[in-house]
Amino acid sequence: MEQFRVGEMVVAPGMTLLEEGQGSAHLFTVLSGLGIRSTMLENGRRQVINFLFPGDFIGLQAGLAGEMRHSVESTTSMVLCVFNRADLWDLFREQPERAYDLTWIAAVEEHFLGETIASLGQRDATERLAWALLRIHERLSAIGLAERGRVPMPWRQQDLADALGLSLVHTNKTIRRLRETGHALWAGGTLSIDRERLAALALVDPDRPRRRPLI
Amino acid sequence: MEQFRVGEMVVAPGMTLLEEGQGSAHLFTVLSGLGIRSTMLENGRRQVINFLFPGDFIGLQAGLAGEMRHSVESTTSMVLCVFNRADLWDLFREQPERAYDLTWIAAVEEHFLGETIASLGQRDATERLAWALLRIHERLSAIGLAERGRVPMPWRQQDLADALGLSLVHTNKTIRRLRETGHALWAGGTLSIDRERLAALALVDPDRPRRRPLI
DNA sequence: CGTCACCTTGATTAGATTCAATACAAGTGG
DNA sequence: CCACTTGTATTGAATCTAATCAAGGTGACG
Repeated sequence: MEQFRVGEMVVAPGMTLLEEGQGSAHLFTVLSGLGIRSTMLENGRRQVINFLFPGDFIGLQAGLAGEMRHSVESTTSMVLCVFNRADLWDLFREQPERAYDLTWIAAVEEHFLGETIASLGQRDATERLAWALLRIHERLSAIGLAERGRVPMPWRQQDLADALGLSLVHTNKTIRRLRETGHALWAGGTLSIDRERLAALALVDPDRPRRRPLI
Repeated sequence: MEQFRVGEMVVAPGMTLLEEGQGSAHLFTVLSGLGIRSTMLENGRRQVINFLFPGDFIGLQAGLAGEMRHSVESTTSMVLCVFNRADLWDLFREQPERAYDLTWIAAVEEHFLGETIASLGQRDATERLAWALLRIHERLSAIGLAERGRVPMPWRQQDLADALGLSLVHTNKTIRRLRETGHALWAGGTLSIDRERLAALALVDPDRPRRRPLI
């Protein structure tokens, strides 16, 4: 992968890396830090499409040559590995294994978006929150960011609300209930969960691990 | 692509091509006909992830080697081109252009799922229906299935409802309103729309054409 | 002519939004 | 060092959208 790497990029929290509607000559992978990928509707409402974790690939969704249809912003400070979009074709010709991995990543991403669609379409507020917190916790645990069951949770309630299609107020009240019932404790930028019970609430099979490839 | 083609498959309407939870040794492209890709939640509710049109690629989302996490069924009779999943690696090694196209397709798919997420999260029932009907109409028009503005629309209201996260009843009432206001006429398996006004209702920019690649 | 699949419609209820305040902590400038 | 702004979290009350419940209606088909 080395020869396609343009460089490394360090960004401060709260920065916009990619702007909806802009073209971008670069692709990125997240080396560290957490972020958000989102779009705006014409009416100004924001939808968070997914949260970004170390290992995620950014920019492919624009179409392999196209213009961004979503924004990417950093939540914490992030370190990104930068690739040249124009070199992608060379990658496919010269390193089929890497190209294969890339496609794998896109396919897995697509699968996860499908799960998100199922959540937004079929789960109620409590189930959605349970599902999201579980998912985030598992993802962060998988990359080794858990300490005694507690993972960093730097996003705002508003971000969760925008990701799940709920209002901020309702999100807040639902989180409170999850806290009171001991399903999930999210405070001070940190999250810990009662995995079994949260999975039951979220209508998720807790035994099926969600593997993720790395590039 | 010829050398990777295993064969052609013709299926009757209403058949299940791929079952959630089953492994599949094959990948498909839709040559003709329309279908549905969906999942079930643990509580038995169905989510339609997307509708399938000629040109769509099926099976990549399972992960390049994995087990199906969704079902695929035919709505009309369909003709599919069948590929061997095991040959995929050869494709990447021997035909980088084709591999590139494949990745492109996955990326575009992913982009469209992102749009769906935005709809489920941020649009109300009327907007969602408008958006869905517009999208279906444009897609079918793009592949030349429109006749004097009318396209085939073989899905049931229940399918639309499951795709948009709405109840059948509410979907029905909303469609009626769209019909009464002249935004969209869907009857007898055929759909015609007032494109401009429907796009306005759907909060979509009507001038941005949605290109799709073909393999 | 009865059954089945799908569409349609009215009445009622529940879940989520919106509105409106309050609380609290971290900065910032005078 | 304190008043003041700013961003985020919290909570109660009022309202509304969409779900659920419960019947019909229609057309195809054996």
